[in-house]
Amino acid sequence: MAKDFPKRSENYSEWYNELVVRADLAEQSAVRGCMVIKPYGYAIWEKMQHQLDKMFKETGHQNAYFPLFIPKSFLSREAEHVEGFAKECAVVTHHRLMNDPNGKGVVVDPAAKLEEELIVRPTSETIIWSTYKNWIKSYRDLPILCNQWANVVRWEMRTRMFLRTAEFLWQEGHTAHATREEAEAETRRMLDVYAEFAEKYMAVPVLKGHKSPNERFAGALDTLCIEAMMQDGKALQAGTSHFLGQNFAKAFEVQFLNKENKLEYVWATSWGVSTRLMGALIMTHSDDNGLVLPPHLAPIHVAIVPICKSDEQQRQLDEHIAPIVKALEAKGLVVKYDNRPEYKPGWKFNEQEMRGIPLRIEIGPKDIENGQCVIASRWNGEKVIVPLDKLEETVYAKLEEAREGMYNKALENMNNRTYSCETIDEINKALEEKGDGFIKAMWCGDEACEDEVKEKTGVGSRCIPFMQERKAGNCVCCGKPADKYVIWGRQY
RNA sequence: CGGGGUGUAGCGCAGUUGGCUAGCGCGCCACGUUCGGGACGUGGAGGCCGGAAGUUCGAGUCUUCUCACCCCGACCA
Repeated sequence: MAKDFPKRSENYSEWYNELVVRADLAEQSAVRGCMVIKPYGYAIWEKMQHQLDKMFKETGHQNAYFPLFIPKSFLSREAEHVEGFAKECAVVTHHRLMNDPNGKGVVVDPAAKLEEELIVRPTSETIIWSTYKNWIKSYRDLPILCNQWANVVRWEMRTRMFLRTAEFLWQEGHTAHATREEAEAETRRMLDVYAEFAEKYMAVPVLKGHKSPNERFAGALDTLCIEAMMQDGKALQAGTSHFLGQNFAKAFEVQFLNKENKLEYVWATSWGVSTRLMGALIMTHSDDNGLVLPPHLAPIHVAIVPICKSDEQQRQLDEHIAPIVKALEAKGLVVKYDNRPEYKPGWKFNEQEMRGIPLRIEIGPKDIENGQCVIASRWNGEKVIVPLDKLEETVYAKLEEAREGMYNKALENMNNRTYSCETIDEINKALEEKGDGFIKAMWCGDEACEDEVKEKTGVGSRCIPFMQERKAGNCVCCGKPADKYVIWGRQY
């Protein structure tokens, strides 16, 4: 058992915060709402980036980079967009500091006021579409399939590490198309990429669907999302893909000549996932002993701990284990041989478990004699004795077992915490008796009903799944005929 | 942004109605004994008590302001 480590059942928030710090993923910085992502946490993010980047390129996208700063006037070009974003932005007003005339440090030089303020990007649609205007003249210039890896700033009121920070890292894809159909297909294609990434690499099951109009991205005609369920039953929006229609093309006057020599506005999409995925990863799999990582995203796959009683034994073990490490590394695995003498094996076990290393191999003098070792799996705590000549294949089998087992466990939690409800009373009853979860209920599509459900139950509409299990019924709120089966829930 | 809470060593905390040299546990450093689930002994280093102003002979302790973090909401990736 991890010492002084909070249990999920006692205080889920405290457990989460403590885990982020103790697993060495991140810590609070000196800047309000901003975190420092530590090397181990960043290594996990890099693995995510690497895989996603590969998938983006496989679907024909290229990386580019656009400015951090956006002229203030750009934000107001698209009416809904400014409504959704303008209130939570950091603004640059000056470009120079000067020595304080009173002798204390530096102050903003009032003479260096910018003619037009610059906004630190909360998202890049506006700066990118102002650029695309120059890139697009003809249907031959389309489609443009760009992605950028970047940081963005949103001045959030309440921050939580990885889940909501004032500055966060993400990728944002911005594509331009000649037809509505092509843009809609792109929107869906990228959502599918996100879903595949979540399920295959993060071992996180997700629901795919539409956001309700109320929950849409500011300026989008349709927002697709993947929603994941955390262990406490709350929903986490893991990725979004927006069909932007011609809104931004019109706002930035981006037109092209089609084959018939007619001027048309360009169709747009944007899609993104952020470091919030780290939060999803943590809250989906981890336990009261710390982080649990799926093998595909673990910076270290296998930790090897030698068990010995003397320096002489240590030397012998080092000799025996060196070729084992080499053999596993030759298979592409990252192996950490932890022979630090200053820590006892039990201490190392706990540290490795806190950091979520998928497999641990224990080898002592007796094991060498018997030609065997112990393999312990992080995700389920299972320990098995394995002959050394079967080690490589067993390691592979155990890693695959972990990926599949973690996914199934998460899926089971999601299923167990999904409740079908017909009325608002039933929603409240389900939440009270079984705790947070996904509420499945029919909705008539009226925004007033959506608001009323939120007000009376605390759960909001999270997702209108593509897979509609029910085609018709009565609205959970007003009782009128309804044709949308909606997932409701509390969200992070 | 509304309500509540917390800031004292790297971490977790104690510090009485204001009083003299600010303590404890863990961790850290040195040496020795240990090592199959967070070992132990001895010695040692480490502090503008979140920041600023004020009250006072005297402030970790009282007052005001400010900053940051945590929790519950509202908002969002």
